[in-house]
Amino acid sequence: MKARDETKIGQIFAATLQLVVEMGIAGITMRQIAKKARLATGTLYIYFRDKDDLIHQLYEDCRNASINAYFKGYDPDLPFKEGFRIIWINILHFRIENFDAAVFMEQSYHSPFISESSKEMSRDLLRPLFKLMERGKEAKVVKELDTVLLLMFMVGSTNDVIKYIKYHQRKLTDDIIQQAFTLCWDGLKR
Amino acid sequence: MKARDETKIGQIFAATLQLVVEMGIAGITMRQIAKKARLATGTLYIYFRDKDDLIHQLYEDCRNASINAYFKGYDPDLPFKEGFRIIWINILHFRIENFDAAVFMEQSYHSPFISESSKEMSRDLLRPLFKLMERGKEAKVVKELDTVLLLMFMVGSTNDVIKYIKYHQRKLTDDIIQQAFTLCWDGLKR
DNA sequence: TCGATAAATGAACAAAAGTTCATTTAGTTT
DNA sequence: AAACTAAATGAACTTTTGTTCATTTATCGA
Repeated sequence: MKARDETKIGQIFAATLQLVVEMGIAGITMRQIAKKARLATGTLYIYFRDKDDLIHQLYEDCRNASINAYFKGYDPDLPFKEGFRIIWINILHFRIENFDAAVFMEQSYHSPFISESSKEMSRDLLRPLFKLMERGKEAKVVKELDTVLLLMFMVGSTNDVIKYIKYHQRKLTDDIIQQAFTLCWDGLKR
Repeated sequence: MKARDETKIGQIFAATLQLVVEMGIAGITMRQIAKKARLATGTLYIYFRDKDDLIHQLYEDCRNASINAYFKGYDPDLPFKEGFRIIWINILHFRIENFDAAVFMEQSYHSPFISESSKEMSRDLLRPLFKLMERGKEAKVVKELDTVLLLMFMVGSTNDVIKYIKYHQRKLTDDIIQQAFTLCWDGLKR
């Protein structure tokens, strides 16, 4: 018998993400996804129960991929600032290289597709970052403010760079990374 | 003859914004908008050519309202930091009090509704902020980096506070405003 | 090589959403 | 107060989109 082609899921995901960046989550249809993935519309229903299921699985996929990427190369034994820099740059790189996924996840947050529980899970996955920031506070190198506020500021500052690069046609040079990191760091540090 | 009730446009806009926050721009239908605004669906077509027109006009309305609010009480003769603080807090307040509008504008950016030219116009409306930041650089109080990057960082830092407040059920106290402003200011200052 | 089985297809069907329009309602004018 | 006109209505119509299914195609095991 014929085996299922598991690479197709990747094709479908990639096509969907591209469409979301082009049209927003409002504009995507099953037909368009199929067309962009070079498949028949019916084929989508072999791999996904329905549109809802497709979007959901894509969301989970994006979330997991990003969390994995964030902590790559991080060693809790490094001095705080070094560890912090590694993670900050990981986040930045991942979200620029997976810009489509980043836009999709942002759009998903306010959408009928993603449930409250999925959002809850996303928050849970910020927990390792939470610990990192607490460490910075204990070591007296980071301001004594609410950890969540500090985290929002940290993650948000990568957002700003991404918008800067993508919407103003700038190149992501080491210089810019360094500059943007300094903006964030000087804000957080005591 | 019967006069057009111009307050209805406000009703329709408010209903649409509420729906966007609840369902995302993906989930809104003309029927739902009408229902939430306590109107018949047909009435929407008296005030707007079609759905596209409705979304467009709402976008313009939100954009204009925000730009107006940003510079309220700003006086170019004030010392830079004072002027900067006024505008930063204006942005923050406006976007929290008009959270629906802020979500809508963010979602609109990647959507089939908003054209390239509308986005271009939005960028133009950042121009006054651009001048402000250049002033800060000339006065040697702000870091010598690309003005657009600095602006993204400034506006983005209000974003972070908004997410903090709205998604983590915090109250917007003067304390938090002060803390968040310091995060941003310490990042930017030389 | 052949038969079996599931993937793949896309036209057809069903459901949902956008839009229209004949009719009713409510101000305005004379 | 009556005539007039445009707003308001919501059921009906049209278009778009999600989903199914009979048919074809490709792969695997015997």
